[in-house]
Amino acid sequence: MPMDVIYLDIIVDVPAVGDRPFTYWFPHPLTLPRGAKVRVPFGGTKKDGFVLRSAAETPTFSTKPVEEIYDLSFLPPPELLDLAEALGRHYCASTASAWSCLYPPVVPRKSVAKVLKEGDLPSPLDPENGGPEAPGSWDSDLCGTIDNVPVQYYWGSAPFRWDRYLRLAETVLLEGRSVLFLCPETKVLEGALDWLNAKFPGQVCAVNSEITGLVRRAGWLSLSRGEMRIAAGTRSAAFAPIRDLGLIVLDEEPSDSYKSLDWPFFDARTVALARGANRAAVVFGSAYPSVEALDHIQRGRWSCFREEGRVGPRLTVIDLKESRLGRDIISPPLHAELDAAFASGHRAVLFLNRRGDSTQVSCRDCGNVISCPRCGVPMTYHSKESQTVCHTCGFRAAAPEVCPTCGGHKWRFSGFGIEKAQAEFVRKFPGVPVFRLDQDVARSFPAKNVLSAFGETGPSCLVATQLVLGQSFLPPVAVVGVLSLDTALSVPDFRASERAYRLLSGLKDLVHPGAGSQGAFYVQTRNPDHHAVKGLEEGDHFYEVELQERRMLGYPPFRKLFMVRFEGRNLERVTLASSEFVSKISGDGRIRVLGPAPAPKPRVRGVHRWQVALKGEDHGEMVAECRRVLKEVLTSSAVRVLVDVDPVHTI
DNA sequence: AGCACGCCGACT
DNA sequence: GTCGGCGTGCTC
Repeated sequence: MPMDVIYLDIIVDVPAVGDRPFTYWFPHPLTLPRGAKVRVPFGGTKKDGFVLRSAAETPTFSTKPVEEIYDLSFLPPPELLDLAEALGRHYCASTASAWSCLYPPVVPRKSVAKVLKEGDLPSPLDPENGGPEAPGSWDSDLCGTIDNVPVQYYWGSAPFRWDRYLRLAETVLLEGRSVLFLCPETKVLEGALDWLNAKFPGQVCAVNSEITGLVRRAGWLSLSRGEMRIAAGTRSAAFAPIRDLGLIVLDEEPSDSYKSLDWPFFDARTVALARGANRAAVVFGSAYPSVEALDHIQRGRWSCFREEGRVGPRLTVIDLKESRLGRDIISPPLHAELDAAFASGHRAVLFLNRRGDSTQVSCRDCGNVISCPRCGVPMTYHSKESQTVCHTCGFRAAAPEVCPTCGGHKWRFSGFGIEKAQAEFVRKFPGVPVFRLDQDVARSFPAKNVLSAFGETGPSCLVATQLVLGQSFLPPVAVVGVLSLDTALSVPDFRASERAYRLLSGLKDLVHPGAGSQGAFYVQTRNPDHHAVKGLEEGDHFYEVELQERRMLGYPPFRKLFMVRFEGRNLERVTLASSEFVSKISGDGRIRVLGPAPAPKPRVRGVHRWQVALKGEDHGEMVAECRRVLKEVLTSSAVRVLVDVDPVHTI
């Protein structure tokens, strides 16, 4: 150990240790700033860590050295460190995992020796030079803060929204402040960059996980110095270190992509609101707001600017329960509509939200359903390759000839997927060209190519899954038919209805027959009275019914929802931990407990998953209660716990 | 999370 | 007698 040594308290991103700091020595009279990302030896391996502070006193135990330092030009400004710390508490996560969200994915690092030799260690941070924004102030109850952020909501089509966004941005830029645009996915971001670059050429910095290395570094630095004033990116850009942030625009507000898929499950909408509490205006927008957003609007907390609706296509709902109509995949009325459309030279889209041929393959003798050996979920049959495919984990296997349980060899193919729908179309409309767009096709041909082929063909049909939404090259279409809505409605998730409504509305908006014709939208379903269907005609009817149901069942926005997942290889330990957790949650009846129950995917690659849902009124109380009980329950590292606060992906 | 340490079953 | 299973506990 060298003579000149200081000690640093460092937090590591290791689930089991939480926020407990570890002390390391650092060979220099200068110090590393709070939030600096380092690499340290930790229990036989090396781990990433973050400097919390310099140690209060010389440790009495033996210490190890800080080994490497990540490029300090990516050091987040103090107010972002504060923000992430508050978000970490809000999400029941460690500060280290929260701070790791502030750094871009690939940051170069150097050994401490090399950094010292090159002398590019900054002097201790001058408070004057502390960072871009004013120091943050986020109290421990982040909910209290973000619920009071005055959001402006733009409810309408993309051209309507972007017209307003760009005008707002212009005003903010004139005040010498910066603007952040957030989009749910890279594909949508590309469209947004087109709008932005047309209006502000050369002034827009794209922050995207695909942009790495020197380009990323240059953009990052120019945003934090205030040289670049406009940033646009996806979820991870919510933490971009922008100087003098004056406006955050988050487009397509209801998109699930804003919620992080993994620990600590941050939601870019929450991050945007929290940053907005610190002087930046927050603007959300979409064509069909989320139920939560609508609640804010109705209560007058958010102001709403709504576009005049255009006249939509003629709507026909086909009740598949009427056996007269339900036997075929394409019902007689839809068949007639398609005939008429093709005869008058138009195109059609048939939508089905399911890949493959049949949902299930089962033995006619013993009823054994072919299920995934890894996940236990029924597998889907794909006729082209004669394979069964697990749509949960992607496992593929040749379709069995002989039943592994009883030796039978007769199979029942039940349910139908998009390939079967395509086959029926070909049978019913010989001579009408048909194209298919789903993940299986998109693997070999870009969606753009499929759509341009569709557009270059005269009267023709596109059989498509969800992939057809948000495509910018879809040619004019006179008829859109939803072959079945029922899988969308039977998903075991409290947001299933909302997603179905948004899906239907998006599909309805695909109908653009061109001059003179109104176009037609068909929905085939066994649930014709469902509010996701009725809402298509009666406007706000969907939100009314949905809010009423959410209130009765105690779901957001009326109650906070936490999903606590217990994972481990030993099933007994997993179930034991989860039931122990349930028995110890108290909250004096203010916290309702559901479960424990097997998670929707009860077993993934040998790891068993059980879950407990918590519904409560006070976010802070729920976090505290989770923390307290988990500390008591988690005695062994054989069970891992993930707390998903405000869950979005429950499947 | 990793990794080491420690205590019970079938094998060169 | 050992090799190796995984349950338990610790990491500055």
